[in-house]
Amino acid sequence: MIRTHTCGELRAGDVGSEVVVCGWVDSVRDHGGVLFVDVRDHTGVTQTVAHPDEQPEGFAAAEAVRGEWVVAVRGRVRMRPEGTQNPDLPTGAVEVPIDAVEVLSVAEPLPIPLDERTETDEILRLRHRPLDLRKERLQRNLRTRARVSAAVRAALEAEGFVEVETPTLIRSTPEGARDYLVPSRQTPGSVYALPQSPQLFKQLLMVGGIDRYYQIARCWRDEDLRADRQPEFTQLDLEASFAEPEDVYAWIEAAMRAAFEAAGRSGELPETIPRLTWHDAMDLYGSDKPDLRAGPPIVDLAGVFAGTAFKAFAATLDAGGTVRGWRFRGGGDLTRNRLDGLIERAQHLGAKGLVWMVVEADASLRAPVAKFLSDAELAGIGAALDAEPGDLLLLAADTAQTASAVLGQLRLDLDRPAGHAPVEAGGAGVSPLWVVDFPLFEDDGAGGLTPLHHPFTSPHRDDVHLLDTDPAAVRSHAYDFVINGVEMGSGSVRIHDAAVQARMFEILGMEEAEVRSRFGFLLDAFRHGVPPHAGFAVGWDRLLMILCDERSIREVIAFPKTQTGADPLTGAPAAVGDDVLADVGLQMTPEARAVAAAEAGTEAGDSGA
RNA sequence: GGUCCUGUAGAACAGUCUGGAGUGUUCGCCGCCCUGUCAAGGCGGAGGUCGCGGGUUCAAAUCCCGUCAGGACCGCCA
Repeated sequence: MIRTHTCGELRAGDVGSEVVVCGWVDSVRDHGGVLFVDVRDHTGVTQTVAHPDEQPEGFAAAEAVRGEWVVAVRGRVRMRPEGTQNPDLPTGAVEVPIDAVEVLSVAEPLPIPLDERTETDEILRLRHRPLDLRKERLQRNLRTRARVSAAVRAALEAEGFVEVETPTLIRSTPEGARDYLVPSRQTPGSVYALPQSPQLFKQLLMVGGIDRYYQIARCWRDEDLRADRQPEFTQLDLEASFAEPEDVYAWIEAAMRAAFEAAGRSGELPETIPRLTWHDAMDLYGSDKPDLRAGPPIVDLAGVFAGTAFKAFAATLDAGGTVRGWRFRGGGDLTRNRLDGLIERAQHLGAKGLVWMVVEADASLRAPVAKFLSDAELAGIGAALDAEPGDLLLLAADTAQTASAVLGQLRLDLDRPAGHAPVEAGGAGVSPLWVVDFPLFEDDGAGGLTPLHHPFTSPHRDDVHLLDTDPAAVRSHAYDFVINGVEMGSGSVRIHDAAVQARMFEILGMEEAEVRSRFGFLLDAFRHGVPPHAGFAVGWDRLLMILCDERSIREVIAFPKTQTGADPLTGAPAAVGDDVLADVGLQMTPEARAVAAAEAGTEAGDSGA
């Protein structure tokens, strides 16, 4: 053992002990006659000190060390002199006189600062990720992540869930997102795909009698990235036989509580997690992942404007549309410029227009359109939106869907709390909910239907009869868990009835040959005794992002990628030689070759590196 | 595929709107001084292809066009 103690553990009780502490030189404070070297590791900082007359050898050696050198310091722990103890440091009562210091490794000046006050450009942080990882923020996040994973594993094991690994070189099933492809050397011309999720395999595990499966699984989707989307990401995936939605809700809620507790945020989830139907979520918040923290729900005002003389509203209502409104508490002091900006924003979002009203001190409504509205209508608006003086009211007349979508987005623009910090830390806390009863299908934009979730999602038991008459109206047994407007995970009851599954494929317009080719192995397995089963998958990076109060999942991933899917640390993705390609039966097109050459030229000439 | 923001010394920025010598601030780095600091302090110093290319101009970090990189968002993400 090179060290006897970590840098964060020495206390007054250790005085007199001969110790060796190891770590990085956090700071050197040279007073000429007395020299302090703070040694840091992931547990904290210990002050070591040398006087030229008391520790002549240690002083001489310590004078040479610089920031971020890796050192081992040996000495006998002593109390700091009266009046020089540092109550802000856990180790601040003691210090280690430098009897000897061994330089384990020197360090050049760092390309990025490690102090927590400077917000370094993210490309530099990623390029120098090993250094960035030394900082407390990522140390804290990654350790939280490990604790949360362990706690959730324990919680699921306690419920009888069994961790099973599934393959990551799989058959491409061209549904949903684009697959990442891995060419095969042994079968040139054929490719594996990296799984977008373990979906099919976990269903096969149910056929295999595993009964309750879970896995913290890596998934890959070749789509454009966002703050909460990486090309490779992690899911807590689970599936259970003989289970209903209520069972899944209970397991996931238990896992979430375990996760919050492990992150030091127990008690922040409400006793009862609210549930909203998908339909209500779309009406009330214009979103299937509402952030319940951002102001009140949207209110339908069709009743207020029945028979209105205001032509713009009347025309919309006559055409089968509606008028909806949202109240922004205290928004009445927005400048005219801001208000005009809101109208522009609404139009950009697809609204024909936007009506704003400011609630005056006497509760009257000040608005450009007020003169077109009756007193009863104005009073009705104020009552329906629970308006108070100083509020801003926003009204949109459109189809129900568009009106809610536009007001829902403005609601987020204007009133969504930033971040996910606990209430006691001054944040807006967390507000989870279940969104249930998603539609089974959505319009594919070409006159057909496409699964909203995936083609193995069970129709709602009350809507099966609609499959033949009105499939677009069929609800599913699919459900999402949402926290703070972030889709935290989704799941469903799966189809285990061969006839229903066949009908699904039929409605989706999939030929039998195509079905057999893509999913034959699953359907075959289902022919030999498949239990009813249901499952769920939690976006693990997103959950950790919220638990760690981060704005991007990159802050809870050790080695994340940029928005273009690149890793600035290793330079991935990178070209490979023609011989390597030939090995797997591939050849670069002239176009690809030109791009690769341009890239190489850019790297050499552009000082961006 | 699209919209928007950003790019100036090792780092964080100001300077760009309204063109006039690479001007400046903080941190870091190097040297000297300093015996109780803990974001130590004082003095001095080094360090720049203003992302890259082109254009306008007597003159471009600054204006225009293109491009690259990073970020936010829309599309996309069963």
